[in-house]
Amino acid sequence: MLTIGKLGEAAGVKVPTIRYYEQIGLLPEAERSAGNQRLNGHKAQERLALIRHARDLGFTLEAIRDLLSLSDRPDQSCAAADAIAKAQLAEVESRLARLTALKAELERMVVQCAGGSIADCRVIEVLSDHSLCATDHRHPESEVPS
Amino acid sequence: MLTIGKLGEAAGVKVPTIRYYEQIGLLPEAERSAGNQRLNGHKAQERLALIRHARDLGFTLEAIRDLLSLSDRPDQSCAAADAIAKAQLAEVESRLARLTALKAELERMVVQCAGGSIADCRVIEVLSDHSLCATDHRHPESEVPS
DNA sequence: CTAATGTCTCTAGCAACTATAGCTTCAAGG
DNA sequence: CCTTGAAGCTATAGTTGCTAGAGACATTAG
Repeated sequence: MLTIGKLGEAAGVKVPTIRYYEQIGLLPEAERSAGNQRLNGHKAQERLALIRHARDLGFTLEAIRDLLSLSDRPDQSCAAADAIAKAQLAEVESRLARLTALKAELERMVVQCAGGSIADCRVIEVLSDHSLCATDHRHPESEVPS
Repeated sequence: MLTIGKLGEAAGVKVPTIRYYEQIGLLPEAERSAGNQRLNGHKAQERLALIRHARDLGFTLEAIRDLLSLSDRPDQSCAAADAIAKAQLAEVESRLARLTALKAELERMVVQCAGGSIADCRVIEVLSDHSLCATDHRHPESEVPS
């Protein structure tokens, strides 16, 4: 049985984050010691590891909630989990494409900056006028972190 | 003089967002009509276009605030604007690198999923055990949108 | 036994909006 | 002139995924 601190250390997750996960129902309510401190067993540890890993891969907590409820029913079909992962992959691919375009545009902007005064600064100028852009980088889909 | 709706349409920004920008001081307080409705001129329109464009390129509102205050003093050096753009470029590059690793891992996960039952689902298995991963995709730096 | 660290709950804050409620104003049609 | 519907107003609360702080209690090392 691990205290919340040890658990966090083991999984690489901060203590308040664990409490937060418990609060929103991603982790089950932990047992308590005589002094009301959380005590976590193996299962919670594995569950937290999965959460952490999926977060690292950019899954939302909602997607993780689904994945966890799937992993709780090992007899069912894998298709749903597969679909969630594929959706995440598509998400990542589209962000990747978008970021690649942004990078190109930012590079153009930075390279063209001759270092004069603001009045003829390419950075400000390009930002002010999208038609100076080479690529169309306008927010095509929803913005999600990471 | 444009109403807030026309302004938003012109810039591709939703009406509440414009009000939000005004509220946090990114846009100046608009003049008002007799009936208390906002009326915006050219200057606000250009300013909003710059904000929108910079947001599309992933700049934070804080960075945009700096860029705007620079563009308000056209006689000053361009160096600060250049620095902001370069920082943004570095940010984008690092996110790009991370996303590339994530993509590889997700692809591996999805490809290996044979479509059986959850019990032998690669997706769940890999998520449960980071050591099954090929790359080290653990959250290296802060997560920022877009 | 004491001091330091760890844990507890609760509340509030971050970015960058978005949504809702309940009201007023405006523009067009009859 | 009047009505109707869209668009505007303010203010507040919600979103995601945490993080930070206050103030009190628990545990552990010396």
